Amino acid sequence: MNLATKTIRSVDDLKDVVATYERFGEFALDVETRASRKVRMLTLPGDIPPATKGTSRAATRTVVCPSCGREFPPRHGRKWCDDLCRLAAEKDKPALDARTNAVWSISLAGPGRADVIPCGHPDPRQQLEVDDVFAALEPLLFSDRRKIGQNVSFDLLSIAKYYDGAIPPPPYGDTLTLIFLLNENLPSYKLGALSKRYLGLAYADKLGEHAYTTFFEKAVRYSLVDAKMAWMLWWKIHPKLTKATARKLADLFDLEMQVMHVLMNMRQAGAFVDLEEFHHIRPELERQFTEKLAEIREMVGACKCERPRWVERDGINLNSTAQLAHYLYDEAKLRCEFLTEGGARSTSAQALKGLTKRHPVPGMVLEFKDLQKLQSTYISGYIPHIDEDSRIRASLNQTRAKTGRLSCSDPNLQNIPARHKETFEATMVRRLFRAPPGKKLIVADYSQIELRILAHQTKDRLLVYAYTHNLDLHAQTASLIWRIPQDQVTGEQRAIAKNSNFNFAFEGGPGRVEAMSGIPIREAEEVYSAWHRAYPGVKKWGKTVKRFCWEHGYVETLYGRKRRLPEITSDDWKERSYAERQAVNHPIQGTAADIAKIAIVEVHKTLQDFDAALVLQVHDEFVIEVAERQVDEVLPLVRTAMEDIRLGTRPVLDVPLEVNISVGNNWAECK
DNA sequence: ATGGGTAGCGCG
DNA sequence: AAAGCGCGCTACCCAT
Repeated sequence: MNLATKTIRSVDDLKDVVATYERFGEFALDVETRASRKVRMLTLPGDIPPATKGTSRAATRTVVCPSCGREFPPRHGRKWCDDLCRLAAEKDKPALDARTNAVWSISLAGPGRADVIPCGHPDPRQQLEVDDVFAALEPLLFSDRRKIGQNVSFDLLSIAKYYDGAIPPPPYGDTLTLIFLLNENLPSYKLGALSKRYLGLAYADKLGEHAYTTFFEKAVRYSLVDAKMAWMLWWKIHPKLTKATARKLADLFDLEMQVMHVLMNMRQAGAFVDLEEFHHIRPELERQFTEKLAEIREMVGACKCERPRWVERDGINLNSTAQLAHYLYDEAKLRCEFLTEGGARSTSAQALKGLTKRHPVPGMVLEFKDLQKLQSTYISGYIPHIDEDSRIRASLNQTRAKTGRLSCSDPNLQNIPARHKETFEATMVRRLFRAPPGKKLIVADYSQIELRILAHQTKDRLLVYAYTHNLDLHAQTASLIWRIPQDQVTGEQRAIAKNSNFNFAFEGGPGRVEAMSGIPIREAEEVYSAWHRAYPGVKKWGKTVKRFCWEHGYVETLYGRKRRLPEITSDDWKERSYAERQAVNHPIQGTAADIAKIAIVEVHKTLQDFDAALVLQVHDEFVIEVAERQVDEVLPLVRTAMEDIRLGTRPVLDVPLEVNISVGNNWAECK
């Protein structure tokens, strides 16, 4: 395919372009952007020390921190005034922040042509003004024409700034999501790799973020090529979905595009947090774990290890598995019970826990690690992501998890501590995710969705029975394992049964239940066989799924989302077994993901009539921000949106979906 | 200095 | 015989 290309430099040319593309039902687009701000301001409002501009002689002895703007005494080799500012500089990528970046070029591609509109490249030659360009493009972008692009949500969000935050409306055609749906195992989803694979066109996409600083002609060509490639990819690949055999995939793709729209809105809104508390907790935790560290170092003392590098100065580094293992197993002569995958002596929490009875240090190390983890990952790690309006705008990614789940990054808000720790309140971070003034948080989560899907998929009589009769499945399991009436089940038995349900359902073995419940392996083995006697449909279904995968090379969810597993036929036992467990897992986890995606679209639609917005998605859980006065009205609508999920015209599962909903002022409160 | 691999760990 | 899957992030460590 050879496309006529043009560089647009005048208002007349721009008018021509708009008139031309208005004749098309769909077009591809790509924007090039640059950073328009420095890294995020890290200090609290009102906490910013006045940057004394050379008024005192101190100015000659201080340097300005590039992150926060504060002056600080220069220390050898230090660019930033403290760790937080260093983190901010490392994490923050202003050019890729669609909310603040500046567009300096936009390119379009359609049937037989491609055009590029430079509008802010530093080259001195004639260019249009970016505001004029977007004013002219408005009828095109805000029409029902399909907007196509590679990772087009980034482009659309970058564009939205120029329309007061209004996102160009659907329909969308994201080539990244399209290709991921058709093949989730590619080594790279960059445009260069995809065009080589699907179009046989090799082109260098190494320019990346440097496009802005490179020569005009090259930069413009680069900008143009991306739109062109996206257009060609779309036309090469999308027709595959229109075949009658691809009906399910076509529906899934439509769903993904609707989800993309929701995610763009969520990203714009962000999650409100208590910035002041973040800054309050950080030094407090730091104090606690440095204290603990000093205590431990006191006891560990200097070590006669042959690597003096880490002994001489500060004593043992507890974050180093090598040093910790050396101390525990060589110096303190403790018996090593666990090995790592790589064969090294393990210093995992599990291993340390087993040593606490014999030695005081492992327990202290555990406490130290808990505090340090909380501080580094969830406090210091999050602060550089907080915007000036006290909101965190993480990325929710649609093309990472091969089962179809969403993933979350920069920062990951899907792994915030939720469970209690013995020594301290680990849910403190959740408490920092708050409802802004005048609003409440609603948390709605599916109850045991994966086990319900298991019941549906396996058709196991007693699993289905438990859910259709709204029984306590874990108690039922305990009653079946130990052959006792349900009202005689102890709390401990129920806990073991619960672990069994989650483990054995996905090809888990007795070893895991042994580890989690702390019961002897012999007992765990008995529980294992009793569980499978109680629910014979599970193993039977597992065998069927594995055979299907072996014959077809893939497995799929109820909605037809495929997972290709070529290793299923491997001769290597380890590889093959892994693939088999993945095969059994995918129809469960993947179907849950499909349901969650349908739900997120429905919930988002529902909230449009209210002063409410989705804030977070954690797989089977939605966090929603809603005006206080509307809470009572919204609650039942959210429940219906989530519970009434259909496949075609019928409810998706043979068993009901159940949703728990709670309301509160912060996330920790809702449970 | 920067990148990849490993260990470890948070969540569902 | 032995067996959970799916993510992302921090820190360390060694190589380039």
